[in-house]
Amino acid sequence: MDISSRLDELQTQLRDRNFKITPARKEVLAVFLEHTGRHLSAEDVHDFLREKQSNIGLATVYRSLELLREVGILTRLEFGDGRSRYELSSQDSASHHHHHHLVCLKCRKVFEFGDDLLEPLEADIVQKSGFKIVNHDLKFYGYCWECQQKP
Amino acid sequence: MDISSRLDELQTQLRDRNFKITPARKEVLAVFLEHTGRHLSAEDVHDFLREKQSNIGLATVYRSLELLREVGILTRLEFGDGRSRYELSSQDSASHHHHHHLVCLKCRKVFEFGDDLLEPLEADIVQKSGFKIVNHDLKFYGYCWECQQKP
DNA sequence: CCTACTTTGAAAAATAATTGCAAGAAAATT
DNA sequence: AATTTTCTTGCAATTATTTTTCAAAGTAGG
Repeated sequence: MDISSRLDELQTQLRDRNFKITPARKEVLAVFLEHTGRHLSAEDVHDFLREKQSNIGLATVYRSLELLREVGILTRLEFGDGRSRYELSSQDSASHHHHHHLVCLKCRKVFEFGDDLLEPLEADIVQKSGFKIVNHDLKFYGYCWECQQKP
Repeated sequence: MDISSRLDELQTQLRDRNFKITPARKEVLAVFLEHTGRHLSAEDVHDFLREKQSNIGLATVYRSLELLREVGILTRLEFGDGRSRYELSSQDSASHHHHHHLVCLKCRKVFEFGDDLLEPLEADIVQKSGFKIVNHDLKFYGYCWECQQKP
């Protein structure tokens, strides 16, 4: 998906909710579009912005990230390293094509893998518990190939 | 599983790793045994200890929790509410009988459900990526039955 | 352009977790 | 049993992350 259509999406989503479209919000989103596939913390985003001479404050980055998450453009991730990270939400939420994460306990790198196998499980849960599921989060912890080579 | 056998387990696990068995560590574990099924933060544990007149410092609680996690007695959980929580590890790690969590986005309560359906997925990942999996973490987010009744 | 409302930056505050260090306790050694 | 060594604890201070406050600036609709 290209940048301008994502910006259109942003525009629509924000207007629908009576939020303003501001340079800061656009620039934060742009950082993710320029680094697809990465899991960025607020600090990471702030650093990228400074590289681009954008003088956006860290507090605003935090606020923008939460807002972009609320409207569904970003997804928040917690890998247990003490800081929240964000990534672009999977574009095709309709098709339920999620991906999950493999977190290396040694080097803390995060790998991804696609998967559709959770749907039957969800159906089972709804039926048994009446819990209405809107999202899920699956992480595997272990050791990546590289770290397995070293002692 | 009863308390004394859990304490025995603690004793064994700690001694095997050259850690000392101390009152503080026993008491922290006891809190979990007295509140099975709950997901306690360091602060929660500290509060329970104070209720019991145990004068154990918060720093020690943090260190004990991490230690109990390292030896496998506790499991650390992250529900995205900003603080780490702990629970007793599922007793039968040999049988791979894990349970997962349903997090209500409205009342923030956490429900559990048992499951064995992730093993085939893990095997698949190992084969495809060479990633060595030692643990996983599956959470479903949504709305519990109670919160669905209210508007 | 004006007005009403929202957003921003900068600093301060809040929250969670970690660390340094002296004092205390446990196990190992005499 | 006393001594030595090593580990553990409590307290306070520190770090790290996120949130809040508030005056100033910006946004969108008339």
